[in-house]
Amino acid sequence: MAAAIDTIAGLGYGQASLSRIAEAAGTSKGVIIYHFGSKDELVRELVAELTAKGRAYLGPRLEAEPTGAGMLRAYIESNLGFVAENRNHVLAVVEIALNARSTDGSPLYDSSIRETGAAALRQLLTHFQGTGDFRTGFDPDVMALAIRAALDAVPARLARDPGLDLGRYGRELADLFQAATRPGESQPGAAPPAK
Amino acid sequence: MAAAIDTIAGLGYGQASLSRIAEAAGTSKGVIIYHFGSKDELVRELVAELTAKGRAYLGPRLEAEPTGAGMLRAYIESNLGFVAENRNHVLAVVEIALNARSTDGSPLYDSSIRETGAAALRQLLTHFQGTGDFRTGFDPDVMALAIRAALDAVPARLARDPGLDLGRYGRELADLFQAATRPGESQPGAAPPAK
Amino acid sequence: MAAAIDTIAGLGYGQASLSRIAEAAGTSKGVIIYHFGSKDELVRELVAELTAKGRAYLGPRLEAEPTGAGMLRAYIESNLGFVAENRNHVLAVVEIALNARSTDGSPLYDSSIRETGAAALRQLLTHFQGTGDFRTGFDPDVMALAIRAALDAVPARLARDPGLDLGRYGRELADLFQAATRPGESQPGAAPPAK
Amino acid sequence: MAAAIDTIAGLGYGQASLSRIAEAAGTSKGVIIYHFGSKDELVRELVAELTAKGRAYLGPRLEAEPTGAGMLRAYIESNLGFVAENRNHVLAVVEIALNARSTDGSPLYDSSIRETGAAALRQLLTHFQGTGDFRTGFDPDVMALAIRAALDAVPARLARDPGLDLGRYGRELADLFQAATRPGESQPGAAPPAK
DNA sequence: TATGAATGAGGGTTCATTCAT
DNA sequence: TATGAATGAACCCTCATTCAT
Repeated sequence: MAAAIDTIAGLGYGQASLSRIAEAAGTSKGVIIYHFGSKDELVRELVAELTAKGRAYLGPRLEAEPTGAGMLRAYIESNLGFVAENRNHVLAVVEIALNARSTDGSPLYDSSIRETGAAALRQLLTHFQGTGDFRTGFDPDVMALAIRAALDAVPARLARDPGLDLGRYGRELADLFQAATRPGESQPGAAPPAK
Repeated sequence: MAAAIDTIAGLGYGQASLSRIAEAAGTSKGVIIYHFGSKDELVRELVAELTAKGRAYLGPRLEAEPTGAGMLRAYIESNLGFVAENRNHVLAVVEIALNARSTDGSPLYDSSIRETGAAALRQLLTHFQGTGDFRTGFDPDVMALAIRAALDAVPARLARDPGLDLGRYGRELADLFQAATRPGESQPGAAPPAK
Repeated sequence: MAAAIDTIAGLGYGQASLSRIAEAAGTSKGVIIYHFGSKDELVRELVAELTAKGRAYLGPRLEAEPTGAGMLRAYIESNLGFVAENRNHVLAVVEIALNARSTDGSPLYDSSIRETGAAALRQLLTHFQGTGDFRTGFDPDVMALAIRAALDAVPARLARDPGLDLGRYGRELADLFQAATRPGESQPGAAPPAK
Repeated sequence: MAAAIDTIAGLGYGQASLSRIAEAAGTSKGVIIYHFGSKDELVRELVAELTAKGRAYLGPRLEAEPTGAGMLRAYIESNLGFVAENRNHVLAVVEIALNARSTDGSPLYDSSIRETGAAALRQLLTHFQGTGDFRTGFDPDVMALAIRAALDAVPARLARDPGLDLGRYGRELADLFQAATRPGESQPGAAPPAK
């Protein structure tokens, strides 16, 4: 339901009650429950739809890149391109990932969503460390988390500042992490610059 | 109230009702309202206390660093050191910053907290770009956001994986961003490496 | 909701909580909020319904009276007739008018209800002063207030003494104010009786 | 406590909680309970003090009047004079009389206060009907209630319109009821004017 | 004598869900 | 298939009162 996406994105997960979503959709709560069975199920479908779209969007763009640097740039810029094309949906899912909890307080989606995203990226990083495209001095786990964190922070930033130039932003981020992964230097941790 | 910190950190802001906090504190809702006036006020004090502690912790550690690389490393490692010493409190405030909303859906703390943190960092980055300690090719705004995002993602990660070695993590992150800011190279965006 | 009328009339506005009203109606607070949106809205509808009924009741009875004395008698007796037919509802609205306050303590209905009632009566009195049906020595404002006060006191009196004969009461009041408005005498204020 | 009077008069009985009264008095709830035992007791003393003052004020002024017309005028003008001198206190007691209820919903003061006031007036009216100062056609009970209603409506009116000229108002009311009680006319109810 | 802390009942309202239609 | 009515738990907050100090 598009109304649910806009409501969650606009008001936050906590404020997105069924009545508000129903109001935005122009129907009543009953209809939503009837179609989805429960609010949780609505949310689940909403998340599933976005992750499917995301995979379909990212997959081809990454497979086409033979080099580490190219893959990294493609990963970052594709992520932001996807955000640009699905602003509210992404924002809604980020809201959900951060806030949705089961009755006992344990997160509902956070670990699963974030982990699968980070795991795939970690594998790619490790792979290109092996080919020599990336320096081997960094922990792919930490690097993957830093990249994902930078990308995941964008929707919120975008909500605060709708005029943000995502294209430029993506290029900047790609430059940043390219510099951080570029090989052929003394490892900063092993031998900090003389200074 | 320590009970409020633990409850918000453990169950999330949305699930941290006054009754649950009171239960954790071994008292009743009335007592909390009596002492703080309202739930919002309790939350406000909780946030204010942490930001005050944070400033007191970070300030001296940063002022002692004359070089850009030193400052950056100190910033990252001090942040994580602070997180290590105040796990639940930090986690609670992150929960609050992400989830607390006013009745009309607008964020309550997010922009203010995050902005002041990012703004200070941005200034430092700009300063050391001027001294030549950092390369000038990066946008300090983007770099600051990437650093803060990597740091802000840590409490959640820590909640999922309590055994995380924050010391090593901090060194890795510092290496990462040191490499990303190190001067004396062709700007990657302007002239991408010859592949 | 008839239960609300009876509860407010019986227990007073201050004691008429949603739970008590719900109990009297045989349902729960939720149902009332569901139907009316808020307690204030319930009260507002309750007041609006009575004022509409009152206007419909009084209007025709007053327009039919060509003389001042006739109008005055009709006004008083119709008011009491209306009270007789809508005891609890009138009592409830009187309770509301006297007691309902907004959060800052300012009356919610008192001025509006009472003023519109008194204003219409004042106009009628002034009109018949012009025709010579009433003596011109009295201030229509004071007279209107005295008449309304006598009428508004009836519901409370009726609650204390349910057997009150409203027909006789109305005739007595009409006599009283007819004597007070009758023309053709020395104005008592201008020339007090020789004592 | 003067603070209680001002608070009840200003905010209404329903909004006059102990905390608000204590705040107005510059102390804490505990002090009030300590001195008065309970809120009800505070209210009771407040009412008792005013009725005592009222009796002391009215008594001498009435006893001095040998004629019916004089007594009536003195009664009305003295009442309003008392109101003028004790605005807030009278307003507070009116608030209390209308709103204070015991837990089962029955009025706490209304009947007692109002009845004793009306009863004394009724006796006076009856007395001067016997002496021929007043016409015998009116029911002293109804007349007493009408007079008291007109007087009791004044504090509320005064709260709405603080600039009200109570002196003129009293003279108008006295004229009104003097005309309504003046002897030597055909009884209006028995033989309505030909017209 | 005075007071801040604590209490527990009750206030109005929101919510996801169930049910009869 | 669709929907408005109804439900009951939980929400935050206010209140008069009790208690230890």
